[in-house]
Amino acid sequence: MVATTPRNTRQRRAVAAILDDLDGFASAQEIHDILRHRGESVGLSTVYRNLQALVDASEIDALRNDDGEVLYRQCSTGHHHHLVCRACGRTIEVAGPTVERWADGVADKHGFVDVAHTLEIFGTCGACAASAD
Amino acid sequence: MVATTPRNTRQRRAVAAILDDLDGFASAQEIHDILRHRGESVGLSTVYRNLQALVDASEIDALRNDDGEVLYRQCSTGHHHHLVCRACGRTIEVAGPTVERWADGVADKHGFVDVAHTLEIFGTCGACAASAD
DNA sequence: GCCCCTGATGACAATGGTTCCCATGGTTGT
DNA sequence: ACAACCATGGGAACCATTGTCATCAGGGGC
Ligand SMILES: [Zn+2]
Ligand SMILES: [Zn+2]
Ligand SMILES: [Zn+2]
Ligand SMILES: [Zn+2]
Repeated sequence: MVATTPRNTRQRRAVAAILDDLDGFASAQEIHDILRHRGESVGLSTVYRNLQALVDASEIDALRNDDGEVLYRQCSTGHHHHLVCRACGRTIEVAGPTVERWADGVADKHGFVDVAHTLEIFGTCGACAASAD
Repeated sequence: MVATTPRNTRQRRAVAAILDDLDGFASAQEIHDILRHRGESVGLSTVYRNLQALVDASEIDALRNDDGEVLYRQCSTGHHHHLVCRACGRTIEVAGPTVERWADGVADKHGFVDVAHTLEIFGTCGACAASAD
């Protein structure tokens, strides 16, 4: 169970570069398309693998939209939640210390262990709302 | 745009009965299996359709687990969230007025409109934790 | 109760995101 | 440069969910 260092491949660098450039959340397929259009084509399987590896290493965040697609984003470190635009993916990280304590307290009160929570706020950002008139 | 009353079919009654009996969240496929074992077999498509109709009518709640499956449950009315056991589905409804205000405030402050939020707490209930020793 | 219209059903196909498989290629330590 | 051996990618497989459409049955009108 020794932690193996992942290899520094062109594909791994390309995926990381996209995540670095992108501002908001994006799906694996969107990232795959962006790579294709940049001429740095990477196999879809490889995109998925590298994204999963980054999630496992806690280097990026993942969440599911209403359609069940998984979206990825390079976030700041530490526990936080997101305010996400459904149209363009623009994201604002939010911290809610009160919510954290409340969630843990609720679970504890009812004898639940190994507790985690999901909390995301979805909406339409000002720019997308303006362009939708 | 007149609201049409759904027909009172055996299948619709059977699905509703299961939801009435079940305590926690369950997937469409689980409900389909339960119906089969009860001898009240209902087509899988029909299970999905009726569940979707009940969700649209706000008569049941739906949420996604970590695996991306949609789970359904007959809940009390009004806006609330859930503390759900990952192993057995046992569910406790929780209300967090503070969280509601906080989420709306965050979205408003950043100019987001058409806002909704998801908040679920997942864990292992006492019973399941005890039987896993 | 009987008919008829129309919505509901169900077996199967199709969809779509994601994962699996495995032969090939590229990376890294020596 | 060499030789492991991990990573890649193209396609198949997976699996929850949705679509299709011929057939069925609820229930309003009689
Ligand atoms: Zn936007
Ligand atoms: Zn949190
Ligand atoms: Zn449990
Ligand atoms: Zn809420």
